[in-house]
Amino acid sequence: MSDGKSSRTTVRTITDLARIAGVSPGTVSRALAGKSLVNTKTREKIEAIAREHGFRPNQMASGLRRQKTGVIGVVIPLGHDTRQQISDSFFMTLLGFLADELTAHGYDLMLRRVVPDDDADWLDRFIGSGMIDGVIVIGQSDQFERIEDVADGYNPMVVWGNHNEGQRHCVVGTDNRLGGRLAAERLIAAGPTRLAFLGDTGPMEFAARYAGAQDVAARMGVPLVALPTHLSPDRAGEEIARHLAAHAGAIDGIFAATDTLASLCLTALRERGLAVPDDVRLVGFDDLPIARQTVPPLTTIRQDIAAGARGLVQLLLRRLAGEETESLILPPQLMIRQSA
Amino acid sequence: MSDGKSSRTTVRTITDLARIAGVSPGTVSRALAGKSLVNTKTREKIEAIAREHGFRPNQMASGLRRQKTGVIGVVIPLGHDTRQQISDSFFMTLLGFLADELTAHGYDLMLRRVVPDDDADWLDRFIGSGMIDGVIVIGQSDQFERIEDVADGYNPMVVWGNHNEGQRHCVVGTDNRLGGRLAAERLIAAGPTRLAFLGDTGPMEFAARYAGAQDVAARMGVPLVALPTHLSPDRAGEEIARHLAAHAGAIDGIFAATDTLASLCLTALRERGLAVPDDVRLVGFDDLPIARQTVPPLTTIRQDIAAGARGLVQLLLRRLAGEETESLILPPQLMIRQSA
DNA sequence: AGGAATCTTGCAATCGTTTGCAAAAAACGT
DNA sequence: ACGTTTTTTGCAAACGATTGCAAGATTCCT
Repeated sequence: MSDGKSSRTTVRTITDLARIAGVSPGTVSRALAGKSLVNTKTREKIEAIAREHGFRPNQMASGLRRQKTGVIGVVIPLGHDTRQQISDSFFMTLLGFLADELTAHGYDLMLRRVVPDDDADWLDRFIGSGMIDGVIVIGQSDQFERIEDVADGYNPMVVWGNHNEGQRHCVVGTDNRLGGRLAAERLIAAGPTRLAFLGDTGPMEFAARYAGAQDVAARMGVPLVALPTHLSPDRAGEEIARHLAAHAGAIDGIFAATDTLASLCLTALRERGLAVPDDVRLVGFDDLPIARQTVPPLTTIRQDIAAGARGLVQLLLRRLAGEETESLILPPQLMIRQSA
Repeated sequence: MSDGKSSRTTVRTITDLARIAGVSPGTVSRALAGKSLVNTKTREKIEAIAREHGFRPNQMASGLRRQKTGVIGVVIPLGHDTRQQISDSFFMTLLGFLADELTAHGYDLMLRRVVPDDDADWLDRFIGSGMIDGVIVIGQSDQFERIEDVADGYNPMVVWGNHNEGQRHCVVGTDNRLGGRLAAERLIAAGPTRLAFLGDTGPMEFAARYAGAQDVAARMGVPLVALPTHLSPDRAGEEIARHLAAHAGAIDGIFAATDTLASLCLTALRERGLAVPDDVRLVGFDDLPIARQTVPPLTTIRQDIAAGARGLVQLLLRRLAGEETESLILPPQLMIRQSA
């Protein structure tokens, strides 16, 4: 019969198809939408023609009319360290899971990376574009307030990040403070008496991890210094080396804000001739695949990224349905390997 | 004056705005589009009102009318190893660069992950949706033919992958065969006399890498065996261990299809008590960030991912402008570190 | 001052689907 | 065979922006 390419008459619109089938456009629309209001026989005929000509209804037109697009926006604000984050292993992994999860629910994913400093209303712009039904913000970065503002007037938004007392936007994220506590406890239990936190304490997730570690350090009477670094591997590498040089011998336990930093730190320690875990103990955060492959393998605080993605999508769907939702705080988990 | 929130009258449409400004919708449209046809004074007034009410024209409606969406589709076909690729470090890094590059040119990015086995016309569906102006396919996977078919009738498409003699679709990618040669040459020059290729030889990129290595091995009279593995770290780890056990002592040079595999291989070698590079030499492929952090750091074949992303976008833009374009083959580069 | 040339604007059709409403057709009951 | 229900269909008005065309305002020139 049809070889799938016999489109002698190009059929681009529902109207073209209607003409061929000898019915009205309305009927075609209903048939293709699978609504029950159309006679089975007619529907089959229409479907056959559609298949033969490889016709698909225009999503733009449909979206315009129905006032919904079937697209979820995913936006990554690059506040602190402009360049780094988009290729950051953690965000990318989360993005992968999000893509899967959204697809599974019939949504498309529109990805946007923005630099809030250059573009103050990055979020309103995305939302107001009319292209997306809802938005997932990956990382609060330094945009907490802006997100809060938007949340007041726009419901279908869920944010990956840290939960703060009394905040108004719906967030999904790991309990970073608890994670920080677990890390510090693990370190201290193993002996170290002079701790350091490695990483930027600006972004709230990291600040919370640091605060968690401080909770424990203070309780146990162990000093904890913060060693600020950028997050991008290129710059962080030497920053870490410099920190290590500056505190030579004065630190025997390090809690790195991410596994990426931990891995760099491992390299830097090796270069200084310090053995892990014997001379210095090290705990990471995230439990990225890389954590299992370092030498020695990293003891780290695991974030369940897949669960996070599922949570984000599920909450967003419920919000799209008009529901109000609570935030979702995921428990971190201490993964004991060999670095601490 | 306006605090940016005083939207007493909600202005969602260009018509609302027109009413407030006391002009016709057409004029508003022209003013906002920055067309020269509107009086400066009127334009400024309109812009002011728009700003005050945070108005943005609906992209769907605009897209429908103008027959272009400002969105580029990026699709990742998961042919071989369904689960793995979306979170694969290489693809994700490429995706990050693509997002940057597209944004820089004013386009949005719509991401779709598809499983061709479940959905034969994944590509036509995406293209036919009317949501995207053009498409970038990341990886040919096992869909070479389907892509060729589509390329005949659809111009604004560029593919990341391997270039095959006489193919009809426009592709951007590294010269994998040359990369394979470089790897094998490096290995052989250092002494090894019994080589292995580690990785799946099914996907064409990998097949080409293997073929390149074979070119050299054959020329030099050195044996080269293929050790097939899956690409996902979870499965590959033990597969590699098994291969190593099976060929104990019979291999002294390994060319891994990707850095990820190389890194796993490093771990497996260590577990068997084999020293790199003394007992076994190892070369990877990609030059992912991880390559610099393994112990020892990986000698590898570098793909310039940023240049790839730039190339993909540039070619696509030219195709969108109606031009026909040639494929772009990027040169791989041998990065000498310590594993070989 | 009168007419030509140039700017600005409004009108209304259009992009391709969806959907409320009402007409037409079919099925049913007595 | 005729009046009622119930199914199927077509009509036409949206959705919100863009744009060719022509009319209305200005400006400019002699």
